Amino acid sequence: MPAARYPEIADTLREKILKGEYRRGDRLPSEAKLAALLHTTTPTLRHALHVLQAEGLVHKRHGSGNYVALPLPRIPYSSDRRLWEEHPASEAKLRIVSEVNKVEACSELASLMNIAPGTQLTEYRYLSLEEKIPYSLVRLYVRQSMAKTLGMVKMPQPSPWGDDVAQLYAAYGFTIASTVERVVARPPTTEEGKALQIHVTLPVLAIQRVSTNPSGTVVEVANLTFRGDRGEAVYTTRPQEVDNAHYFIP
Amino acid sequence: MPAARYPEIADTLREKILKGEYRRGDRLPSEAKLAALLHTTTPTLRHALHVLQAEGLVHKRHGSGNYVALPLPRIPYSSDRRLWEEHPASEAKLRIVSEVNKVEACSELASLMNIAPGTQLTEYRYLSLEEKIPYSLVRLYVRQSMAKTLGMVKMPQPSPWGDDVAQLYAAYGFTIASTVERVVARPPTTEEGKALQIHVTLPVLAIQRVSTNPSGTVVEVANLTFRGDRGEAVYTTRPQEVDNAHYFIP
DNA sequence: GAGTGGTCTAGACCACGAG
DNA sequence: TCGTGGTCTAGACCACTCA
Repeated sequence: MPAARYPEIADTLREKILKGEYRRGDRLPSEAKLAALLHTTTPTLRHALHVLQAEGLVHKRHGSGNYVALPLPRIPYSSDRRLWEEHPASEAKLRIVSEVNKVEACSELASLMNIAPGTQLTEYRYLSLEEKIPYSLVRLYVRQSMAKTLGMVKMPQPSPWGDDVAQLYAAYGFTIASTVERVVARPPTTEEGKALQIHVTLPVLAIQRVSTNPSGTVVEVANLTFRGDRGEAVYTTRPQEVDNAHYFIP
Repeated sequence: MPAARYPEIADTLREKILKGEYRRGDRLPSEAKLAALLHTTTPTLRHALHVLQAEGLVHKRHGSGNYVALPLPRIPYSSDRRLWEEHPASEAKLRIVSEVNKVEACSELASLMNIAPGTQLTEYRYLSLEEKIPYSLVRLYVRQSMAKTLGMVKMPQPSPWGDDVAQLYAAYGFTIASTVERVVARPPTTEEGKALQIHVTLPVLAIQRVSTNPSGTVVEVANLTFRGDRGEAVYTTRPQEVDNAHYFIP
């Protein structure tokens, strides 16, 4: 095959950006001009731009241009609320668009919550943006009975991760015994891609959070989706949970 | 622009695979033939195949063909060893290739471990494969003094995640006070791409695990990298860590 | 309406895998 | 040695953005 040129083209552009030749917020030359400049054609150049986009160095705007977006710091997510509060600065810039819907449980949700498919659920939906660039899409599902108890409350300080709702549980006497989070890296669904403004080939960090009450009933399922270039999940583990007893010591 | 055809082409192929028209392990027709069959051209067909690859439905082998690889179950990673042991079946199939090297600390490692860049470290490297398909690449770094104490021990039951080494610490009296894990979704580096046999545009789940002893010294840094279609990280959180006291209750 | 990015077609050449 | 996938060039058309 022809030697792959897009990596070196990506390297060239990356260097120019990091050197400051193109600066944060600048619009890059059009793809046609850049391609001519670097002695290649648009598909190849686009391949290189794609790599830089995944790194968070380039932000594409259809019809407008490609912009330098020096890698913004990742905004950490943590289910440990105290950790989150150590980063108020990053949170302050986030604009949150929220929405409440009634939806029918899909088969996956139904099996997780141990209910019949099609059962009506209340969906809380949060889209967080930083300076017009989407950061996360959060969808949170609870039983309608619980949603009615909670009411459709406007939170004084909505969280980009929907844990304002989770915190309400305790206040209303719904205690949560355990929370299990499954974290994967995958391409976005069509819906997620549109909301987060990313292409199918860019990764998202997806967390499925399942909260259970002391009697073993699932009270909440949350799907948290982060743009791969902006999101990060942080977990701290306690050493006393580790069991070494049965290890072979040579 | 021309209406995007690759999504529907991907849908068509996905349906055929899930219906069983192409079965697990089967080789798909060559890209040229498939393109003709679906009335498109190779670049477009390849775009569709790429989507299916990210979903774990297709496994590409350069020079050989595209193979149906019905989505294998994700193998969960957890820093909680007990959780890991509940999935011995998935672990049993894994073949682990390990390696021990001496390396110089890069600037990132140096700042994490609070040592001078270039300091010699011992690198434990693990590549896990399931039936020739790579699953994870783990690189684990400890100070040489510690490595000498531990010795270059062949573990009776090596873990695909390098925590066999971590467990040795306790046995030798190195206690670990806390472990912080940062999880991101990103494209692979060139090195990771080769080891995991994936293209730059496919996502990996990357975990950086930093373990600290009671006096605050970082004793281990581990980089865990999973193929996006195979890896999964699971965390369970304890409710008592959550602090609700200062919440506003409307 | 002019310019920009997103996608598609068509054809070529080369690297890898398997017999 | 042959078939396969991986990459590149060249040119076209359409959708989006913004003045």
